[in-house]
Amino acid sequence: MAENWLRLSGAGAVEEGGLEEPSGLDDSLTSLQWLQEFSILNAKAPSLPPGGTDPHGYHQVPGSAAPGSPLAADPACLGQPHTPGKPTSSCTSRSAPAGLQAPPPDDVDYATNPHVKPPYSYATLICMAMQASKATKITLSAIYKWITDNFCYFRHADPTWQNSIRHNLSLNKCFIKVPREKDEPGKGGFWRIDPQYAERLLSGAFKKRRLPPVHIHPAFARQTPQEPETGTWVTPLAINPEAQQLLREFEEATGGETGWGAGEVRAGHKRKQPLPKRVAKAPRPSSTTLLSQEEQGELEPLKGDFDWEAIFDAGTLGGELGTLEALDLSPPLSPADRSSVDLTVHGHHIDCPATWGPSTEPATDGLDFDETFLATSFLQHPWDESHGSCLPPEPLFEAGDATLAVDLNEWASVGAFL
DNA sequence: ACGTGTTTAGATGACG
DNA sequence: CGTCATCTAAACACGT
Repeated sequence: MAENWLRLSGAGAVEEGGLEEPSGLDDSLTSLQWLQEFSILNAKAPSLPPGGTDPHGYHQVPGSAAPGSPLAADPACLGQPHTPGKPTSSCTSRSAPAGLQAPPPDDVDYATNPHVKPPYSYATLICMAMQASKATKITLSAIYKWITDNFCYFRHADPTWQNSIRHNLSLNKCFIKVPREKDEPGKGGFWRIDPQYAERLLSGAFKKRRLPPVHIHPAFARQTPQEPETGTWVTPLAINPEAQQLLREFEEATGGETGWGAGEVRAGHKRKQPLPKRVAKAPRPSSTTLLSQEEQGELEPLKGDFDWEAIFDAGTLGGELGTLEALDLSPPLSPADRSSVDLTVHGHHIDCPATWGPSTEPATDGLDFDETFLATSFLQHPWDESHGSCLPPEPLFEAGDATLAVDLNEWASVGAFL
């Protein structure tokens, strides 16, 4: 099985990586494809067509027009508007009785399918973006970028989701704002994950989150998620149960806006006296041009560098936050330092992001990294194909750089929480 | 003006 | 049914 995943996750992202990813692992580690293909609720029998992935691990529809032609399969791209994030969409995600929800598509390619709302909470998405970021901290715009790049749904969605992202960042204790240096130009600060909460997660302090429903956009619901015969977008999905389980666990661990602690704060403070609904404002156009060079860099492919495990080091797992705390309190490492922080997990070399702290131990104990790694594998840059599909607003990365792949390690570690 | 960040509030669904 | 988790909406302050 594991092999499957590995294979599944494929070599993707890493290819150009140049990073130190170890061969075997890297390949398997960065496949967002995995994510894309991941169908939470129903994983049919694993049927990832062998041809499903290109040699690089990217989604590739076998013999088809490229994953890049998702337009064909993307009504949104065809002019069929859809406003995810709007009440309607929200209905799709929450209002629809579970039992009535359209069955989750077997093969949903979130990177190219604009109709299916990713089954991840915003907090999770943020985490993903953070992990995907090569840097240890990430800007809001980079988060937006990553999300839109990796989830077609949000590219077409009403920009209000960005408000939700901000809301999550502010409210969710697990996200820490890192002020921008004085000499650092740009708006806003940076965000990172608070290891403290990670630690709590590790200790199981938080409740598990309910299983995320698969959100299907109404428009899409009417149509079948199945890809057109043209086979334009990919398919396959079907990830084996274990993989799903891992992803699910990750979700649980990452929880949602309150999941990581905010809940403690918010509990009971809601529903006060009703206020007159404010007049709805016309949503502002989202700024998709959000990234500055600096930010783009942040989102650099995750290729193998970040490892939560490292962050939440073994010791942390035990409840000690040693390194984490240090991390939290200490200034970010210089790039140089950063580069010097390396980890090796299961024989695979991993870079440890600076701000995450210099964990030096291969935190493997207690966790099944192989699995977790695999679990994270789905975070691969969707876009390869993206360029065709729902297509990203604009290429922020160069072709070679386009891989917004998330390092499996990152995800792995996330999954490891649980 | 716009992006960012914070905060408040309401709604909905799942769970115990 | 109460609580919790999550999402959505919006007001507002502040910085660029």
